[in-house]
Amino acid sequence: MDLRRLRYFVAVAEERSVGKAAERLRMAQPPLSVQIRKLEAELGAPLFRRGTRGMDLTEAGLALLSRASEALALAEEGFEAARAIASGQRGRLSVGYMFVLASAVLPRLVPELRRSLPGVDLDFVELSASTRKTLLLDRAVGVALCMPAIHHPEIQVAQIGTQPLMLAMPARSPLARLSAVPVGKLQGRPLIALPRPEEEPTSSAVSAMLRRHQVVMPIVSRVETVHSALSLVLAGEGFSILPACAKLGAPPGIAFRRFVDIADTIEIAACWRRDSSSPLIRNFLKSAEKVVARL
Amino acid sequence: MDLRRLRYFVAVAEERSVGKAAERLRMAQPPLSVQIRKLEAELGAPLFRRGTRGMDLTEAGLALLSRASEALALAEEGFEAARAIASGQRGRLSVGYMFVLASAVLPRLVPELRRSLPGVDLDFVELSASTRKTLLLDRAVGVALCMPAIHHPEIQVAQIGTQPLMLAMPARSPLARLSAVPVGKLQGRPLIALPRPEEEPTSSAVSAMLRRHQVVMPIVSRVETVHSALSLVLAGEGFSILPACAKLGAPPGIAFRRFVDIADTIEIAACWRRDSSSPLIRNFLKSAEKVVARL
DNA sequence: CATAGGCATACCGAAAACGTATGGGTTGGC
DNA sequence: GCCAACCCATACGTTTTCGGTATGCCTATG
Repeated sequence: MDLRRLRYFVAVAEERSVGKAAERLRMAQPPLSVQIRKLEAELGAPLFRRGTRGMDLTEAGLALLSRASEALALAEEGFEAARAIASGQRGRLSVGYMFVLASAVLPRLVPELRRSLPGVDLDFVELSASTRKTLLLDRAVGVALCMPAIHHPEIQVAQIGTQPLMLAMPARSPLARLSAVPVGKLQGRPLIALPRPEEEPTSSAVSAMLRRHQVVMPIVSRVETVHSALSLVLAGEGFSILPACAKLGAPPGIAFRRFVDIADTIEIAACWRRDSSSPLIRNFLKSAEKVVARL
Repeated sequence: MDLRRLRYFVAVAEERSVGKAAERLRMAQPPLSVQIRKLEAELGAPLFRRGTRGMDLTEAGLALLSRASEALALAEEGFEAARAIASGQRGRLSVGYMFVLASAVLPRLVPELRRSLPGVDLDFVELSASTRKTLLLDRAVGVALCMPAIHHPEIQVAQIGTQPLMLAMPARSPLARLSAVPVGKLQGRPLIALPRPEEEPTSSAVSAMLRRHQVVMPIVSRVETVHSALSLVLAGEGFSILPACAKLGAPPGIAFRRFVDIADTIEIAACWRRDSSSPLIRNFLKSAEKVVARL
């Protein structure tokens, strides 16, 4: 009842000769002969007719051969599948991403993932500020691209890139004539902000930066998505402070400018459940880092 | 790459516990634990997550499990098939029979074979005097029921019964009033004979018997089959000397009588190629003997 | 009759597997 | 908070099995 015996049997049956099969199996002829006879003894059935010129399958041998080769192929397939899954070349992965990153990252990330992980069944889901943590903890998504990271004891974080903060304003605004804006110039100007820090930590980096420079900007609107913020900016409602990558999804008529002497960045992070850490996620990280590095 | 390892793996996966699986496999727990780890090492893939309350399959393990259980089932099926074929419980057998035996033997033999060899794919072919030897040698039939045996160096014969010779005549014939007919009474009467001895040895037993009793019967017809012979007898063309079993297929109006003081019999034999002797044929013989004994 | 080719048998050394004894980590109850 | 129970992992000695070498037997061939 040994997989090796079956392999030997199939070899002998295919070569119709113990000697030839032994050569193919890189072993000596006598032990192979012994194994075949042991198999026959275990089964209580002669599998070969020994002729003077090699071996010939009996009916019983023929019946065994078809099943045995199928079984061997199936076992081999199982081994391969397990190896592929264990090395993260195969499986299923649901990738969550936050809206800010959609325009900048997805168009490059999706083809890159499909290329480097062809055996993986990928799907992509947009995360909202209110559900992202839940979806991750409930395993509805396997890994989430966030900006910045989610903090939670069961969630593991890997930073895969950073983005400088930039000022978004209407192109016709006088400040847009500067190539870099001094932070002080923002004093008192209306700010279109993203959700409160508790739910959407992106804006906490912004308020920290403003606080550090002792600049106060009255918040005229709080919106859920970058897209809404940009629309309000375009409408002349105020200014917004966003990661540089938001520029890629911005409509024409919006100007993005960096700040003078300010190196504040916000991190792009991959987050996943600590207990569902897997080689597949490791492979995902490699691809994501590669894509984000070229932003 | 051992079938045993796969069996162990499936047991552990199903029991979700090394200890339980070891119990099921009638072995100690530590060696089983070792085998599982060896399998994982060979694959380079962790198959289980070790929790504090037993083992839990990983994705890779799940992928292997489905294939492994299929492969095991297939291998087991192959073993069973080989065993069944080797013990003659399974296979294909073409049974040839001579026309004389059709009415008497087939109605009992066919159900008996289907009952005792349910796994065997049987078919039945009628043999003619001219083709029976060829069909057997060409393996078109695996075994042939003949009366009497075929003689040929490559053909093996087993006698499975005997039949007394009987006189067939119209029921209105004066001889039919006797319960047993003295051979001498046949002197000079017309005989309806079966084919010449070279091709149809049945009639050689008849002529030998007549010769031995110095009785001469002019042959008025030579016909191919018992059925034709009986039709001519019914038509009043003459007498025929046939094995007792022919009575079972005879139309009404024909009387069969035994002979006085004559124990001449003709053998019913099974014939098959010496080199295709198999347990299946051995099983066939058992059934055939059983049926013929009750004629 | 001698030789060659192919499978089977015998024996020995090496490797693998099994069992017993034991360790370590976690859970659950007193 | 400690101790017992449970379960898997490790260590080691014994036994089984496997593979290699040497050799025998049979048959076909020249």
